[in-house]
This record gives sequence, C-alpha cells and structure tokens, in this order.
Amino acid sequence: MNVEVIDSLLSTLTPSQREAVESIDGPVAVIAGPGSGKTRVVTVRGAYIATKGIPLRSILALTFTNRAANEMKERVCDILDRCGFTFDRSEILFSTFHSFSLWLLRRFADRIGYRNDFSIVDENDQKAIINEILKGTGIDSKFSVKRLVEIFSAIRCNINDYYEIEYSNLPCDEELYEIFESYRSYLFKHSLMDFDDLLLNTLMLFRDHPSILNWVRNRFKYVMVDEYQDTNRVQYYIVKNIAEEHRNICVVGDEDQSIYSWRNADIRNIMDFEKDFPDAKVIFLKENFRSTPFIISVANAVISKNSMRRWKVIESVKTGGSKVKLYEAIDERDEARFVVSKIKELKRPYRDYAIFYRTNYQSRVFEEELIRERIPYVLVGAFRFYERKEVKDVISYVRFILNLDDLFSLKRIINVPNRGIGEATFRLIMERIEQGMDVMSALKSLLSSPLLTVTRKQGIKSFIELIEYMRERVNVFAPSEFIAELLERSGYKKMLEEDGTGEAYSRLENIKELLNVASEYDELEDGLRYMIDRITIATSVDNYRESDCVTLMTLHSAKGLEFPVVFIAGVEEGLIPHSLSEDSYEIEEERRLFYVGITRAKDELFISYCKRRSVYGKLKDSKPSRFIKDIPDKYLEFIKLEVPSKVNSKSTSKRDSDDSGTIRRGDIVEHPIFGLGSVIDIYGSGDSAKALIRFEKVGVKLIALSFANLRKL
DNA sequence: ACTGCATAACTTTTT
DNA sequence: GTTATGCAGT
Repeated sequence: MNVEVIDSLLSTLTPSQREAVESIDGPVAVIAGPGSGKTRVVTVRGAYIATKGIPLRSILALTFTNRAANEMKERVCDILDRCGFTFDRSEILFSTFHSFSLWLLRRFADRIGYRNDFSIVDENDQKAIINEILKGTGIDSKFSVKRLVEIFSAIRCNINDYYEIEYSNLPCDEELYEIFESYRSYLFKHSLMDFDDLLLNTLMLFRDHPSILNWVRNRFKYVMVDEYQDTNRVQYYIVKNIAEEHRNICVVGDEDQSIYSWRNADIRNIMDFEKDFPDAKVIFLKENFRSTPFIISVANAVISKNSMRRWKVIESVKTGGSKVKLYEAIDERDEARFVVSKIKELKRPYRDYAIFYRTNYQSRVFEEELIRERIPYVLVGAFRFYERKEVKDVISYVRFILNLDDLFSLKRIINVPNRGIGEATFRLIMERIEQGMDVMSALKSLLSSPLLTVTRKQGIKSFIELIEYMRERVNVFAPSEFIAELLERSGYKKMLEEDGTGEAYSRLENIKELLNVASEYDELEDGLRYMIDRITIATSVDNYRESDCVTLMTLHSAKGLEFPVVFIAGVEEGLIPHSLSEDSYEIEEERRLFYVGITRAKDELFISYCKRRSVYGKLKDSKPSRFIKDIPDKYLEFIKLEVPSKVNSKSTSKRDSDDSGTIRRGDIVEHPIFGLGSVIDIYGSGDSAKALIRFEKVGVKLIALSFANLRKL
C-alpha cells in the first residue's frame, strides 16, 4: 500500500476537512455548508478508514439516493486503487437506507412474521391499494387518497420511541384508524411492504431480535450517514441502534439544507446529535469553494433569519464576481423572456445555465420561450421510466409470478392483455381466496364453475398455464430471457404490436429498454428478484447533462448540484414561501429551499419575481417574496430589460450544432405541422425510436422519429 | 367492457 | 389552464 497517496490527498484538505477525515473513532458530526467539499470529505474518509487497517466490510455508508451511493463508492474505490490497496469492491456497503433495509429483510423478514420473498409497493401502488380498501369497505373518507398516503407515512415515520413502534401515533379518528389498519393488514396479508415498512420493519427486527442486531453492530463498526438532515425518525433509530455499541458514527449534513420535512425528514436528528452522543465532536465546514462572494453574502443574509439552526456563517473562498441581479417582471411571460434574453446575452455554453422554480407548472412558460428562441433544454425529474404503465405491467407480472400472494399485482395484470376476466370474474376469484383457497386453486376451481361462459374459462385457463409455465422457469431463465418469454407467452407483446397506435409503439420501445435493463442482471444469482427490487426502489437514470442544454428543474431537485449561472424564478409570496406553508416552521423550510437555490450558483445568480401571474388560468397580483427583503441592497443590482429582447432573435447561438442528425433529449426540432418543439424524452432507438416533444403551440406530443419529418435546428 | 364527457384538483417527490 | 378521474351511456 502506498501511504504517500493518501497523505498527499490529506494535505490538499483544509484543516477542518482534514479533521473530519481523520476523526474516525467516536461520534462525529460534520456540519457541511453548501459547496464545502462534503462529498470529498466523505469519500476520502471512507478510504482513510480502510488504510488504517479496518476491513472494508466493517464500513457502512448510508445515503438517500442510489446515485449518491454509487458515486461515493466509485470515488472511494478510486482512491484505494490509487493507493495500490488491494480490496474486493463487493465488500464495500455504500447504500441507501432503503436498500440496506431490504438487504437485511431479504434474509430475516421471516423473523418478524413476513415471508423473505415479500414484494415492495411504490407510491402509486399504495394509492391503488387504498382506493381498493375504500371501495371494499364503502368508507367515504374525508381525506383524498393522496392525503391518506401522506398521513399513513407520517404516522409510521414520526415515531418517538422505538420500543413502541406499533402503538405510538395512531390516529384518534376512528375512520382513519380503520383505513389505516385495513391498509396495514392488506400489505401484510399479501406479503407486501411499502417504503416506510422497509425501514420500520428493520427497526422491529432490531428490537425483537437482539442477536441480529448484535450481528449487524459487529459487522458494521464504522457507520457514516450522508445528508443526515434529511433522515426521518425511523432512520434515526436505525442508525442509532447500529452505532450505539461501537460508537464510530459520522453523520454529515447541514440543517440549513433540510428541505424534505414534508417527507417526514426530522431536523431534530441533526440538531440534537450532541445530545444523543454527548462525547460527539462537531466539525463545521464553513469554507465555500463554489460561489463568488456576493452570492455567499446573499445566502448568509437569507438563512440567518432562520431560528432553527446552529449559528454559522459560510465564507467564500473565491474572489471577484458580480452582485446578485434582481429583476421585476410584469408577468411570467416577461420573466421567461428576461431569462432567455440573459442566456443569449451571456453567450456561455448552454450547459452552464440552470433555471429553478418552486412548482413544476412554472416550467411551461420557460419551455415555450426557450423553444421560440431555439435554445435546447432539459427538464429534470419530469419523466420516470419505471412509472410508465407498460413497465409497471411487466413488473407486476414478475412480482405475481415470484409471489403468488401479491394479489395486488395479479389484479393489475390478470386481464392485460384482455382475457375476458373483468371486475365480476375477478371478484369470484377473490371470494374463493377469502374462503381459504390459494390463488392457483381458486383460478382452477373456476374452470369447472357453472357461473362462467366457455370463453371466460378459456381466458382463465391460458392465464393459469402461463403462470405455471413461467414459475417453473424462474430459476432456469436469465432475467432478460425470462421477461422476453413472458412478453411472448402472455400475448403482451402481440397486444401492443397489433394496436398499431403511436402510443403502443413507444410502449414496445420502453419494453425493449426494460429488457436491456434486465440483461444487466443476467449474470447474477437470483437476478430476477434482485432486478425487481432495484427497479422498485430506484428512480430514473439521470443522464441529463450529457448534451449542451439549459437545465430546468424545481428547487428541490437542485439540491446537491451546481451551475455557473443560476436563475431563480417566481420568487414571490405564494410561491416561495408557498401559500400552503403557514406556520413559522414551514416558512423556515421555504427559506432553506431558497437558500439551497442560491447556493447552487457558482458565478452568477439572477433572482426574478412577477407583479402579475396567472394561476390556474386566473390573473393574480403578486408581491415579491419576503425573503428578498432580507437581502441588503448592497449585494443586489436591480436590472431592467434594456432592449426589447427581440433584437437578434435569430440564433445568437454559437452552439456547435451536432450535424450527425441524431435527435437527442433537449434538441430543438421543427415539425412540418406542429412547428417548433423541444425534445423532452426519447424512447427506443433505431427506426422505431419515438420522441416526446413539447411544441411551442400545441403542447406535448409523441412522435415517431422515422415517420415524422423532423428538422433539427 | 369500452368511450366520452363532466368534474374536481392542483407544492415539493431522494426511496 | 391542464390533467386525471369518475360516472353514465352504448
């Protein structure tokens, strides 16, 4: 092992960064301001621990996104490689809370009464299940299904004492209680866990099985948690349980960047770290390597108005830069014109710019304006591959095949493609199951039932045969073969092929893409199961920065990113802070959200607000956000749109247009009928590729690239 | 079982 | 203003 490499790496760190890296024994909290090199500290620290002779498998790093986990793991491996350190990559466990819980529960769920091959339901599944319960019980709830999902999540995330997991926080409202209990028993009965269950059941496992907890404690003697300010109460107890004995815990976070309390993140976790671990060392990373001084001054001015925070001021390491620009727009159209004209004026590569807004609907006017000016852009977070209907259908098939108790998945796919098994027939099946039959027997019993016509029976028969055939092949076929076979045998593929509509076409493409994903699991043991798990707890791929595009996203999505030039739009009362935020606690979170936006900017920051804005089709007067008043004028430059922005409307863009003719995400294209549009997403490839395009005039359409005569601009 | 029209809803969204 | 949802009608 080459110690010099790690030594020279350490010498590039600031004293406080270095202290954070080198404090590996005992509890440590690293309060890492924006742009303070947090990721670097975490990764170097991981490698540093390993070079101190601690086995890699003793290190557990928990994050919130798969992206962060993978990125950090890569970087740690990289450092270790450079040190000439020999190690096995698979020994390193950098994972999200949810994957970690899943990893444990796949082994031990049976200890808490579950089956080890339970399935996982996502948020849409939760809604569907609750809907079913409401219909089944006839309860006409005063809460929307969406709200119920939130309430149930809050009930289970905000526990105060993990020895009373099941009993704390139950709803007093009788009706609510009934729906909640029905929901829980529905999941349990069908061997399903939602995202919250994964965490909560891990905690139960720890509580009820000290031997397992002990095993976990001794396996993971060094624990790191990233984005600690975003942990919820259950996650907090999980961490605490694991780290309590060896006490080598390092949490990294920044309460000023906590913006997910609406998802039950609890700021107390990071604020009270010293109370939980009285011998904790608290290290502040205050130097900011990202932004120019005016931006930092504005950020400090804004965040200093919050009371729920440790007192700290971030310091800019950079020099130079200009004041933060403030623009008062007439309405949102004017605001978009302003932003677009600035983008053209500054003449930077498009990838340098980001436009942030509070709510997704605000993106529209920016999109229209960017299309008009032929500026390529990408919308981040708008479309999710795994939430598409066809992908979910296939997953439901696999889930049911793997777990016959997963009647929820069964319901989704039993009549797709159409087998003549509608609502009524399905109810017959359910009745039989409720009488104690298992699914397959229930289905079979219907074949001899006088209640059904011959064609119905035929449909059921073919379904039974399909499932039995596929079940026999779960461990025979590789995941991609398995799914291909399933698509053929079920007639799903045929159904789409015969449909012939553009929509069906793009679905076929998505399914091909799913097969691609599946083939990545072909070599793995239990690959099919593993793949379904990963897909359910993963979100879409984020390759949005591959081409030279302006980036559009919500302030929430912006966390963790940085851009040379940032526009924050719609900084008005009612948007930031949002009108649904009422109490001071919520207002503080809104302020943090604004702070997160500000601190993404490296060189230039533009803040804008409108005097008028149309909300749901109605024009309303707007006032600048109270947060703007918190910024001293001396850091600001008030600007006006000098020239009517039409001047050089035609392409100031010195974008090296890519002549390959390939159409990619973000490209601006012209359609013979629909006119100018921007490519939001591409499905499939080759002749059958399809593009989702937002047109300036006619909205979003799905276009087959080989048929439509699109001209790339 | 599917189609079409009226009606409600609508902040953010790491897993 | 747009989009998803639900109910009535074929």
